[in-house]
Amino acid sequence: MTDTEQLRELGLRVTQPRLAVLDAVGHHPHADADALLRAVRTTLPQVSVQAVYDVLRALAEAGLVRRIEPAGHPARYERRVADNHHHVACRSCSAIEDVDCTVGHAPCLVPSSTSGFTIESAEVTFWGLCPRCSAT
Amino acid sequence: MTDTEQLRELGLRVTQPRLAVLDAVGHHPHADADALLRAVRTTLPQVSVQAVYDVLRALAEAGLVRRIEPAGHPARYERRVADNHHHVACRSCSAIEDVDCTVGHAPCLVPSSTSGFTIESAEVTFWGLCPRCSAT
DNA sequence: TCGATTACTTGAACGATTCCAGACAGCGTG
DNA sequence: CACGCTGTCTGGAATCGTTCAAGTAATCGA
Repeated sequence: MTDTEQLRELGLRVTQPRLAVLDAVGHHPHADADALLRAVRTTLPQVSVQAVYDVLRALAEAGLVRRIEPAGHPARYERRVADNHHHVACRSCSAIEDVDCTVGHAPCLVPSSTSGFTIESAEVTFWGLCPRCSAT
Repeated sequence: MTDTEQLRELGLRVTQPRLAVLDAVGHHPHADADALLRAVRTTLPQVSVQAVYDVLRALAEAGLVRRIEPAGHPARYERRVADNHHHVACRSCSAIEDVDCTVGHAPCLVPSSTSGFTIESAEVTFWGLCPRCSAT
């Protein structure tokens, strides 16, 4: 399904900035808003900062992209895959990579005692050092 | 061990603001900096905003308190317990509660493929609705 | 107690993100 | 294909939580 079709299907209007942002998120997984802005501007030089934020929010609410907010860093975005993957973040250079859930189908995502909460989702972030940073 | 002894043991100077913040974090688990500031000011009315931030950072670096940063919310603090517990956060009122790790001793905290990263720690946040919010 | 070091105070700055008003565009209808 | 409505984009300014800077005050070791 094309990006255009995906947008239409979710009742979102198809605009150049949206297509460009979708494309940029696809080609730069885990990029932040600023990096995406720069990527988008290589093809659409005139897009505004706010356009990118608006689009990212709209896409995130629609479920087309997933927003990750590593503690202490600006938000990152990735194209959502329906699977249950998590992230490793580098404490030094703040690079982010995907990680599959260890034990098959998300057993770690069902807490034992929920204190009465209705759990909707779980978010797992591993912190450490990326190969390059741990070498130094 | 008293708060004073804990601070001394870690080579930190014992000051009124530090003792007051430690006490406040202990009595208000998962409180943010602003709430802690207000709590501290009930006993030390003159402490500055920055003092609280400085103290919290010092305590966090020393390992006396743990800083949690739920996506989209100001940072919260809790007195560290050496155990491996995680958190449930309410999407509606952003209340936070502790959750014990489901499967005994942190099996969910060892990712299968680490992409070459050296993992130091893992952070798990469950998102959902607290009892009160899910009632409405 | 004295001195050096570290912490605190006041005040201002910062970055990421959002809000606001107005101009503009895509989309469904006729 | 033209029309108008609704939603989007632009540019600027404002916001929040947090941090930086310089000076003063407190704490710890000798």
